[in-house]
Amino acid sequence: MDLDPAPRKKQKLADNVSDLFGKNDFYNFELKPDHLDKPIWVCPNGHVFLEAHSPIYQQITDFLIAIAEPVSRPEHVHEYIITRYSLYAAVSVKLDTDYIISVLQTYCKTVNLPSEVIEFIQENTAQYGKAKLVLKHNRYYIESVYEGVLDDLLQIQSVRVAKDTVQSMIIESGENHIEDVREELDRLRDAENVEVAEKVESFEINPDMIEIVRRDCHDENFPLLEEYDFMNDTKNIKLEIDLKPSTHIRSYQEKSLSKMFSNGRARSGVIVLPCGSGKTLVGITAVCTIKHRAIVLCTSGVAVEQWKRQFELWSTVNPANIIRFTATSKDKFPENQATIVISTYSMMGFQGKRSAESQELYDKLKNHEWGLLVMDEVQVVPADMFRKVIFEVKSHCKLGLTATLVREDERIEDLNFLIGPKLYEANWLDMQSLGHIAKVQCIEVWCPMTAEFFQEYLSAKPRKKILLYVANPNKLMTCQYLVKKHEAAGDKIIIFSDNLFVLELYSKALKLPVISGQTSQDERMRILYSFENTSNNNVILVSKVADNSIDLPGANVIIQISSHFGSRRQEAQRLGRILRPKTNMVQTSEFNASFYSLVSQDTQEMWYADKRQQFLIDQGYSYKVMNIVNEVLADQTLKFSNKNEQKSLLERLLQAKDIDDEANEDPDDITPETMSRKTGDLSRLSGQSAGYALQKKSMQRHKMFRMRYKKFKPGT
DNA sequence: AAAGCCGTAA
DNA sequence: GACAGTACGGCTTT
Repeated sequence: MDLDPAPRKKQKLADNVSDLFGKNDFYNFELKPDHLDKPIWVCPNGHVFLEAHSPIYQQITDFLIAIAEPVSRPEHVHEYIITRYSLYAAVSVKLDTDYIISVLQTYCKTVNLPSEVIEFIQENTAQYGKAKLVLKHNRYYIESVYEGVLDDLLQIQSVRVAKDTVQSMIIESGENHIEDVREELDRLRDAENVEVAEKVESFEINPDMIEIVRRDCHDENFPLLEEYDFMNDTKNIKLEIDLKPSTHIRSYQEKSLSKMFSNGRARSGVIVLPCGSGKTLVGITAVCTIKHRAIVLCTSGVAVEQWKRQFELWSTVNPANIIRFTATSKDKFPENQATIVISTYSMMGFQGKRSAESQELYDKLKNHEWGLLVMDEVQVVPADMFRKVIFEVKSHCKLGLTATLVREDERIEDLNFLIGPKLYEANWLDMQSLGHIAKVQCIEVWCPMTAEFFQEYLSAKPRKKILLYVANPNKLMTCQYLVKKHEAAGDKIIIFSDNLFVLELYSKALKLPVISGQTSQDERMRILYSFENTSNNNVILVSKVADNSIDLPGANVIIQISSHFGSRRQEAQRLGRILRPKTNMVQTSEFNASFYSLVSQDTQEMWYADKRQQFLIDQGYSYKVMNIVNEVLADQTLKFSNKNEQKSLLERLLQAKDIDDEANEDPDDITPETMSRKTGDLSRLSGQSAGYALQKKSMQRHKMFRMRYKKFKPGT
């Protein structure tokens, strides 16, 4: 079904509204006489600035969160932007066009709201909610009570195709015919019942095209509203579940859920809460509210176990009704009872041949109609394979949860039509001052390269450059210096290095336990236990395994040695490891946790560090640059302070370089022998001969070789 | 428990 | 500005 996607419409107002003195100079606005009491600025490009010290800060924040997206929220002035998506979200919580405009008008500093903004709001709130996407008897329908809306929608090519292909599907499938007829009668009766109140028109659409239909409707300014009238859903079996009386919901958790459940129905969307602030409980409360079958999707098996435990901890659900569905645990479905299924994105999106047991469970899941789909770490959903699963599972309502709603590609925006609008986003600094998360100071430590390393760095190939700035001896020494200082203060320290070579180097030099991908599960548990529970193990070295879902409540210091390029998500997630409120946390201005990033000065790492920090800066964090190079260099007791040690380290790195070059063979040298050495046993490739696979592999590499030829071809 | 394969991050 | 490249985890099979 290859359809040309409709040209994507602009999601935001143009930035070049004014050309005078740069595009963001709005000098010519007339201020209200009492503008000092008005907390917001509204700019023609849709950006809104809020003074955080205003007495009505809290109310205005609640309003802005509902109608706009936070761009950056440091201490004093918060920036928001009004987008089409944010306006859809606003209308879906029953804020109408006039109300939005009048609130902005009342609280802005200028006499008039920019006309561009007024028009933008009018244009993008007009059609919202006029068409709905509804799930009935495991089939999807588009319906509307407004005349002519369905005809307008059918102007969209993909909608037309989705409608036409579903009809032919019903005719073709001979099986379940009786079932079809019965359901069709049900459907007609339903439609009649509703028709008494309001005329509903609807048509069924091809379930395989939901994604593309939702996207195109969004882009054509007809976003499809998804609402679940869960209290009146009598067709689906109810789930016996409530929160335990002892379970306490925090105010921000309640607030985020109120966005999902206003007017007695559930709507799909995304809730953003910082690491360690109880996202799981928000998901569980949503399940307890809807009280119908639910699926929870996580990124790892460990997370699946955690969700199961949390359900047992906070809710009254019968543990037998919690079904884990992963490679290692496949629980049995109880007869005729609603269940909570907890699984992974990989399991649901798995393309290969499934084991018999897995296939059986999977088919069951696909045949059920689900009340709620909860997506943990929802920022992964736009990935090619993961996004498929959310429409393969038929659910009335979808809730995405995350702390870090960022990706380095453009696809985070897709969540708007894949799931729904962002319903709530907590402010990290507010949560910090309320004591819900620890108060962390972020520090960037600049480590100059040693002369010898810098010399090599300048002429090294890109890959080797990385190794050189990561293994910079001054960085090693700085790390030891900081460890020493914090260990003396009784702190618990996590050292992160993405680079395994350097991880090993530190581990050997400093005699520290290390957890990386290769570490067995037993060994991990042993190290983590001793870190958490004894005082003779206060420092651990970890690779990127510890970015997610390794729980270390005791840790309060992070030292980051190397990281994955400019990943903002990784930086935030690492900070999240020490965000859990400390037991001895006192309400003072003092920091109770520290996050150090060691950066080799004058290398590419400086640029990556800047990029990585952007997400946390937008949340209001500020990085201090710390210069301790003199103290570090003066300390002769540190490993690698001695020139000979540094020299032999450099030699080891350069040797590694030679090995790399050797492995980098010329294209002409590729023979079946060298290929199979690289790719392992090729005979296992299903349905393909080794010869074909070989050719494909070298074709994949072809582009690279061509570039090298170009580069070295003389005289052209 | 290890190996093979695949998908994800960016 | 895409790309290469490395690390990792999940699912299945042996």
